[in-house]
Amino acid sequence: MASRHQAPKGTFDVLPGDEAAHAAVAAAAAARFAAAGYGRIETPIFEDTGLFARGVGEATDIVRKEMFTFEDRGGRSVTLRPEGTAPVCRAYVEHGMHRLPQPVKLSYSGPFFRYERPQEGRFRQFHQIGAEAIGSGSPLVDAELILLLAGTLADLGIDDVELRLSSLGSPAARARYRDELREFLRSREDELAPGVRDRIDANPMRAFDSDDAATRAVMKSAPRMLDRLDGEDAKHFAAVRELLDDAGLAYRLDGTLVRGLDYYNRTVFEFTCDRLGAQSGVGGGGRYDGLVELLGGPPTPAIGWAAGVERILLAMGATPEPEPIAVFVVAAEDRERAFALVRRLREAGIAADLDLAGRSFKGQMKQADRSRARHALILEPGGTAMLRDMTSGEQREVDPAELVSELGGR
RNA sequence: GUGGGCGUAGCUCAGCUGGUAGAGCUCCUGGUUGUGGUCCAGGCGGUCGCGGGUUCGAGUCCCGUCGCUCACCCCA
Repeated sequence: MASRHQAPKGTFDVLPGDEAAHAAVAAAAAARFAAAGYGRIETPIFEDTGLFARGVGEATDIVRKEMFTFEDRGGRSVTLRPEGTAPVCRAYVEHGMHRLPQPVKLSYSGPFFRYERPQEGRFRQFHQIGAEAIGSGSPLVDAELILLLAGTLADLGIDDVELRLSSLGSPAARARYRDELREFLRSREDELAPGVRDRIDANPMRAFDSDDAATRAVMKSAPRMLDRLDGEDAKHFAAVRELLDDAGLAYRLDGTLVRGLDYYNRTVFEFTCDRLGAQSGVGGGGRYDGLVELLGGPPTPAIGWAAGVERILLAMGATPEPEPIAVFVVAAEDRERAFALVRRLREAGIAADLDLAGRSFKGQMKQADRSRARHALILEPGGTAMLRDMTSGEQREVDPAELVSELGGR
């Protein structure tokens, strides 16, 4: 092995061949964000550790074991951001955005960090796109955001995702329900699979996902969150569903849907794709009406989602190729002339390239081919030039001085 | 954090019961004294992940370690 250094565990380089695909995801999302009035926000890559401990929830796996946390030289504890919602809400509060017309609609894309064992579709540094609408409790916003993510995935040609939809109700109703579920599980404890039994306290919702036959039988009669929604919560959820139905977006009601962060209430959703291996979640989110207040702002309803760029890429399968260049200039001897010509072409906005490695004439033609140039321009000793179409092989004499207009430059 | 699989050339891999490193692709050059994609030839390229052990001798066996990978947990 020649190189002694390699990218840190769970990280990766996005090489030029893959960059076009990454850019396509960002561009598709950006177009949807712009069309829906979501302004782009950039927050720091790292934040005060306390922001995540409080905003994401002390009890979550993210905070308990997945944060990249370190001390800076001033003795402050900082953490590489594991998710985007808490930082965006921090910014909302810090800049007094509650004084702006509500809701404030924000979008972002960039790297995030979680200290986990990597596997397919899961990394320590990964990329997310996301959107948050802060300051409105209307079900219209819930529907708008869900459709925003659905539309982005559709634009990227992903058609085999499933939308799972649920409501957690109010924090109080959710807590009541979890207690009820725990009680139910304990009453049937001896019928449950060991793994499920061990998690009655930590994660009772997980019991719904078990593939153990006896456990599944028990869960058939387990209480359902969706049956426990009280008046306003039920009304809100019904309104969201109606809006999605009206938009023609299919979804599966799934009262067992769990999201990993503490702050969710009411609407939660997730897009999954079962071709992705164990990490089937492409993106998801939900309402978090208490978070802004928790972070020191006024009581403010809000909702948002995030989607993993690497998982979207997995779901996309075929990925976009980089743009080809217009012309590759080939010259056996007069490299300065070729360089000057390429310089003029580039100034005119035409993508042009030339050999920079001292290749033979044949080698330059090979390079022209590999560079996926549409044309090769072959400079001849007498000052004349041949323009060769690299697909058809046809070529004709051209005046190098006329090349800019010949190739449609500005 | 737990468990399985795997680390040989830039890439994909071969290397039988241990006998001092191979192929294909890529790259460069030439055949074609100025015309790419096919073909042919030559060339460049390897501390066999790392460390230790067994052995006359280790890519091959043993131990450790690091890394990658898949799964669990959980999640984007």
